[in-house]
Amino acid sequence: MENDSFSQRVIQVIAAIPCGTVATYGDVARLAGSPRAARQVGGLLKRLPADSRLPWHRIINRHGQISLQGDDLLRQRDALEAEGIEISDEGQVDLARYRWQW
DNA sequence: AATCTGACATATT
DNA sequence: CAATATGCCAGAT
Repeated sequence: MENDSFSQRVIQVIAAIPCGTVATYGDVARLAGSPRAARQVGGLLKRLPADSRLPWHRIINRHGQISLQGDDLLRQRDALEAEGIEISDEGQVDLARYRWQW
């Protein structure tokens, strides 16, 4: 299935994102060793098992916005706010402030 | 093996 | 500043 090294690395990276911070798809892809595989990160998360216990909600796009829609969007937003991350009325996160630094 | 798809990013218009 | 086009790379069919 998706037991490839790429998938594993992406999972490791996401698992390492600290509570209260966020990272962009591009960040995760870069840290996973494939700087241009940002789309794959989303592709993986989408088909991730519901019980993976991965902080997938800390992954947003480079505009600081959640790329999901509908129900999932609301859930991710709530999860982020629950960690103390503020989101503007337009659904934007202040990346300069919450982006994971390493 | 070939083609299509997409929870993105960057450059260009 | 917003909209569009193109590149990207791993999965799915």
